[in-house]
Amino acid sequence: MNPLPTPDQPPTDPSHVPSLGMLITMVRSEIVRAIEAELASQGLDLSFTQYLIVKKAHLLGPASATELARAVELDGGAMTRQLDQLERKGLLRRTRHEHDRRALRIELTEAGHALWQNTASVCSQRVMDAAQRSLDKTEQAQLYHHLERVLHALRHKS
Amino acid sequence: MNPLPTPDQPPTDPSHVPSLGMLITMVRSEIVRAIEAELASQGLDLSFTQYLIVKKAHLLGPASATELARAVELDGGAMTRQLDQLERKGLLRRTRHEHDRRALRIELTEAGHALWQNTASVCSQRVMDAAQRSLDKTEQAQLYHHLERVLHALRHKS
DNA sequence: GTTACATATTTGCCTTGACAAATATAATCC
DNA sequence: GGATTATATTTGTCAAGGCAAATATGTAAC
Repeated sequence: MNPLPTPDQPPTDPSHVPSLGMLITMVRSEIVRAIEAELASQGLDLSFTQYLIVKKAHLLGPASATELARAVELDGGAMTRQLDQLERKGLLRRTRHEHDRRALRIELTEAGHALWQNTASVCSQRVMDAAQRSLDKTEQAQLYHHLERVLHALRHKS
Repeated sequence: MNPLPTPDQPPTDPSHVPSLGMLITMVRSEIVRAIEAELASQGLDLSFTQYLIVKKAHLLGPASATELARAVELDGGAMTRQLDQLERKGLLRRTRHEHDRRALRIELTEAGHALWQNTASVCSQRVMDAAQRSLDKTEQAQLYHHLERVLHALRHKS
């Protein structure tokens, strides 16, 4: 009767249109891949997790391992091992907290600060700018605020 | 000179306001956590990855391991092992492809289809509805399309 | 002050996923 | 047809992260 292709199907075939969840997964994994590639292209041997830790250590200043772990959403045990590596690379220092000897005081070394400011921050900026280059400022703000609201809804399921 | 607190600081303290990348990471991990919790609350012993595979197997119908792996963005080796588990749980069947004996024909069993339709799809729907409950239809569409554009920009850095 | 409890870090164990090598089968070139 | 190349799956190896136990230190109750 109708020679047109698939006339009674809705225009979106659910088997190939990603769900919102899948879309978010894909965006995140592209961001991770792109930042790691950008870092590597600058000669930096830094995983995405390590990049996050350096970033937060720079932003927070001296902090405990637990604070850093919360800031980058990483398990405490995993943090210990990442700190081992970053310390071996000479990017940060572990000293005991002055008043609470259970805790550490973690701070970037000069090399760590330099790496962040001269190279790593530029890499991430480049990637995130590229990611958002097709959105104008208003749309970027919308995207951000919508994601904030989604996050809030998920965390307060009431 | 100026007694007001931090008058020359911008209103947002970057050390606590998540970046777009971190926001996306947090949203994704909350979605994963929530869906796994929802599945568990229904008595289903299914990881998020396994949930994705069942979903895609339902959507695609009989498919090869490679097609499924692409659909859920999973490595081929990891797919083999997940298929082992799902087969052991009785949710899917592996048979050889009729014309290409390298490839598999993977399809859900009756139990697999039933699990998806009666339980798992409802779980994910509930979570994704909750996630987006504070966005109206227009905003949901905006969020989706903005993410699509971000993904496209990342994949075509040109 | 001692006991009980809470917190910070480290370590061990386990699962997962990426990557590469191995194997089997197809497709192509000559 | 036989050699070469490409593709599908499986398996081995490794690094990463989650969780729980161990250890050290701090805090509160009594």
